[in-house]
Amino acid sequence: MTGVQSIERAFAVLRALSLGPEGVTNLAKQVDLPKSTVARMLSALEAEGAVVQREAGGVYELGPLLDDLSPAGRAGTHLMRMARPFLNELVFVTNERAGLSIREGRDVLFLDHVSAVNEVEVRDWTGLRMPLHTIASGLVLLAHADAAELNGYFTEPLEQVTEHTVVDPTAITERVAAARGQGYAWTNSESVDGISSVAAPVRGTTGLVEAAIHVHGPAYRFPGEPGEQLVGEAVKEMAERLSNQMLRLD
Amino acid sequence: MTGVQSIERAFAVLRALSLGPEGVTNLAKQVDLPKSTVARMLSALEAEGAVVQREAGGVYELGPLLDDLSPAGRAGTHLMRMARPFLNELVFVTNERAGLSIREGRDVLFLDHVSAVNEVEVRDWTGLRMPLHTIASGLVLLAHADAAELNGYFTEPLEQVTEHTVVDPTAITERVAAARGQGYAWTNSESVDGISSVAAPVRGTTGLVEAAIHVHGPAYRFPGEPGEQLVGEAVKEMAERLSNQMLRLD
DNA sequence: CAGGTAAGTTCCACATCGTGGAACCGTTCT
DNA sequence: AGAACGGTTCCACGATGTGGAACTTACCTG
Repeated sequence: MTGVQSIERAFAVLRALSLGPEGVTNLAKQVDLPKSTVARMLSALEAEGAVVQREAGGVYELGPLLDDLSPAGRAGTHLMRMARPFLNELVFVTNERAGLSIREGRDVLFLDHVSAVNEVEVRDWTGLRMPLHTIASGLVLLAHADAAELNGYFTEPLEQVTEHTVVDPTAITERVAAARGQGYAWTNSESVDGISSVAAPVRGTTGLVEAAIHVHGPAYRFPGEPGEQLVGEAVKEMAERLSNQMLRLD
Repeated sequence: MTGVQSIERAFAVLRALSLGPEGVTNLAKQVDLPKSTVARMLSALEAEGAVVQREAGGVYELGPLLDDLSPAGRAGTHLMRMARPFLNELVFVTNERAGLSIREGRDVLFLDHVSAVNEVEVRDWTGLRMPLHTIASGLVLLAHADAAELNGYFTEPLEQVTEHTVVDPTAITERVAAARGQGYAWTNSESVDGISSVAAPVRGTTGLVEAAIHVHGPAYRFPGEPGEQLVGEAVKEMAERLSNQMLRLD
């Protein structure tokens, strides 16, 4: 099927604007279209809220609709604010690092990351993407996909990120089922060598799972003495408390 | 000027998908268009990266391009990760809260917010928007807009958020000029009663100002004994160190 | 296992919608 | 005052998008 010319042109304009605010004439040069065509694209995009004109007769920039549509942008304005106190509490309780993530296609996208203050040089996971099957957060997000989706996930090659990464569909299906059952999942060195992680699902305002919170730390000391079950249950409980607050807000 | 039908329809589909993943038939019902029309929109949006199909023949969801285009999404994947250690350090040095923000049209959008651990009930600014003229971050972002843009900002009514909000264009222009000169700006109770804030501009990989970092705290104790200049210079220096790292990455 | 149902995909005759050159308007500069 | 530049608007024209219908695939039921 061929494309849709106006959609291609509109997104060319949006991509040009992602480099910084620009006027009609400069945008026309960048996307190699007549000024009247670019003006019409901008007018239509402005009506949608995808661009805004900084002042009448002036430059255009990307608009708020894109934050509303962007999974990372949307989570950033609401879910992150709700989640932050729970992540802080998990850091306090476990003395490890905690984070929030969402699913993006075949990846986990880490939106927020909390460490103890003074860990200034920590490697922050904010903005990282990892394949779903390689990290606890991904397993709990897959646990709440339907069977066709899970099967669909296996139709493309699964990346072997470390030597410990599980890439056998049958084994992953079992782990996903276990995650569904107990409400949390663990991984160890499957995405980052030497790091273990536990995650639990967060329901959004619609009641559907739309994020995960996790705690991770060096495998040599985490989870340590409390054991996987006690720590897993603590993360699960925190995720449920966060989910309840999300549901109460609508 | 009339709109562009295909752009209107494409964004109708994107808005429908922002409620959750959906198939062609359901989307057709939601946007009240024939299945073939919706299929063509989806195919074009998929080619752009604005949507992805979870598996062949299955449901569609919003795609990674939207995070790439979204100002909040883009900052969330790169700038936030770079900024976090600097915010942590500012919290440590000032014993107040620190944050990162970007400009969105006439507003400041707060993307990240760091407090000391254990302040579990803190009111987090992540996701908040405030008009540019009411908060230090906004003044430093306006300080790096050109004169036409600043004049354009004044063509629309300026919101009186608190009784202390400065809404006189001449006075704002002076403050913006001062911010440009000294490299930081202060506000006190202009956006939130009883809160003072100091901000400095952050340059992105292109060398242009694209964000601000700030520290804020209760006005009765912040900035306290070090004084506005010493604290302002500290924030400015942190912003410059962050800017240097951003520039080095490209 | 055959038949029915539903969802996604593809085709193509048709006409509606998007195109882009040109003119216009306002602002800035010399 | 005139030139230059950028944004806006108009409209004759034809290229592109439309949507009904048919097709394909997968799943469910008796």
